[in-house]
Amino acid sequence: MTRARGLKMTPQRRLIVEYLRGAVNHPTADEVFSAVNEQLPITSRATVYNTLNWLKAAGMIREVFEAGNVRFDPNTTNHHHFVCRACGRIDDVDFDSVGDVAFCALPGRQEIESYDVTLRGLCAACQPVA
Amino acid sequence: MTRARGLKMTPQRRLIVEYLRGAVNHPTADEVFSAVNEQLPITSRATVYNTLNWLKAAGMIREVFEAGNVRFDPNTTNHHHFVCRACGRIDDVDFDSVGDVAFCALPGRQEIESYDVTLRGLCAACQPVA
DNA sequence: TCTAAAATTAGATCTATTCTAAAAACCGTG
DNA sequence: CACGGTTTTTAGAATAGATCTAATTTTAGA
Repeated sequence: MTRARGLKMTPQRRLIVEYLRGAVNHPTADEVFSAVNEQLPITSRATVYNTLNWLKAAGMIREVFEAGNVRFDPNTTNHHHFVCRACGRIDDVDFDSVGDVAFCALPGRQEIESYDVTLRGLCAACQPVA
Repeated sequence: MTRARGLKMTPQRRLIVEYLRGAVNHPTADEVFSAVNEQLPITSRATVYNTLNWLKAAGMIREVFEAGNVRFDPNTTNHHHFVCRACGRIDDVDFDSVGDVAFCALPGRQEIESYDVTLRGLCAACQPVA
């Protein structure tokens, strides 16, 4: 989490970045806002959105969308996701848990730079009791 | 596109379904609204959203999110996506173009029902001229 | 044709996000 | 360590996307 050129470090940004580093789930913008405001009650939504967009543009967080909500993924390592069909929770799936994806040459789109896999199903908590 | 139990067929729904069947891209709700209104100027946004949600719940369309927009995917066959990093366009990628994804047993999440792969890079139109 | 149930409509409402302009903070430099 | 230009923050307004509401209209079966 280094300081980028021309950008200034502020307590607000520091708190947002620290919260994201510690987050194990995938928080929404509003969850980030609430968490940061507990420590620094001044922080406005605009600052949270600005910072999230800045981090996203810098590639330090990912934006994910599941169950109708935009969420942010602070895990910058290459990884995949598991989404529970019932409760909507999103778990990270280690990159190595999924074998390499082999894809044929796609006409006209030579430059495949990255990929990610979304696995869908029922999480442990949502398994039918049977 | 069969009629479901307890649901009535209307001109609005028919037009929306027909538009989606013919759509090669991944339209937003607003694009569906505009297209349908050209033919039936009465159609309200509420009807469009209702119908899209109904189709989504019935598994007849998929919801996708890329480049900050919620879009709908009328392709009900199992397939993947290619997203252009520069212009944001989303192309369907045939299921067979991507090899089977092998994943290890994921502790506590036995029920993996489906998966999809998102490939990212530059589309043909956005290739650097170099 | 009649009728109950369901759908449509316009507009209000709600939620998420961005914009704005003024005040405040950051930090390199003198 | 104060100065000053630039950047950031802030509160609230504005915008956009989606849902809700209550009244009217339509559907489809008898």
